Amino acid sequence: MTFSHENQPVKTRDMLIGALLRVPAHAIQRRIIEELNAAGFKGLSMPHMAVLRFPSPDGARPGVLAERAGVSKQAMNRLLGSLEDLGYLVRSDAPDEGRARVVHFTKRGRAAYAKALEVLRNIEVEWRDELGPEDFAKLKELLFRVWESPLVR
Amino acid sequence: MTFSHENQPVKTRDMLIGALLRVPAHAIQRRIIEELNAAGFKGLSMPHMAVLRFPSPDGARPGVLAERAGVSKQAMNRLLGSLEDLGYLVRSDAPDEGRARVVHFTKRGRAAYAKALEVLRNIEVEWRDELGPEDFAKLKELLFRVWESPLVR
DNA sequence: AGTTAATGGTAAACATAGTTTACTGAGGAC
DNA sequence: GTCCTCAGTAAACTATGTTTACCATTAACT
Repeated sequence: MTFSHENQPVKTRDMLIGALLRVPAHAIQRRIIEELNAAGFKGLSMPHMAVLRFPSPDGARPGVLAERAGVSKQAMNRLLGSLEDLGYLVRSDAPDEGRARVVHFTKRGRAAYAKALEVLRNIEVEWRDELGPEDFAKLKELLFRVWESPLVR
Repeated sequence: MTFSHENQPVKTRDMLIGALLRVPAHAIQRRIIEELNAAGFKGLSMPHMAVLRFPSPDGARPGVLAERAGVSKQAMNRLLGSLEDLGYLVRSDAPDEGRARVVHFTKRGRAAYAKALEVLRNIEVEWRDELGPEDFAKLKELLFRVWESPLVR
């Protein structure tokens, strides 16, 4: 099977795993943002997705979120400040440790996160329709095995 | 099969396709940058990957690269300027059309791109070893079917 | 030809995002 | 107590990206 890209026929063997993962991953991100904005969750943009993603940031420490996202604590803090200004979350002092802070969703933030999950589930339905149930399940299983492995650490 | 994430056991069914694609895609990007820098291709960072990726930018117009990457022509032009300063490519006037420009790799740029492909192929070998040849081929085939489909357009 | 409109690329102003460096305050080791 | 580490923050700086505006070339139309 081939498809045409700028007049160069491209076959499966030419595609490397990098592009095969990157393109759909980005498409999904963009679509989530789009649909969130369309659903009235204004102000959310790509960088915010470093917070609003799996696993839920609710109850987490800023530093942990920074590490997960692969950015500095300062950068994450500004992102959190932006999301706080937009009304999606609040940072409060951790109950157990005086120097620590904890992130919690506001009602609006929880609703936005739920909407993002809903969009993702819709995307999964579309993929299942396209690939067929068995192949879609197989795809997720294979990706999960990669996730579990030391490959992505 | 489960794994532990911040003391919460997580099963396959909990993982949505967004995270399953995003995490390895990012890991691959970061590793390519790391290994390029380690191999002496200094100055390359994440944003540059919007140019140094499949398909090769060699011979392409700046505007086309901008559209591929999903950024404005101006943003792409600055990225290209940065890569030109670093010695990886040159922009010259298109031979056929006076207003147009064309991007071409320098020798160093071509070497960097080749190195990136080499890293990707090494990653594929690792994944093949982890999943087994059949399952790895199956994974690529499924991702390619997604790529071909209207899902990611 | 001459005028107008569309296109590829560029420049400048502005806003956002990220890193590095440096600081504050709490916790723990001794 | 003192020393050291750790979580978070702040400020300066860099870069990245968008919007707005412009130039030059090409195409379209009369």
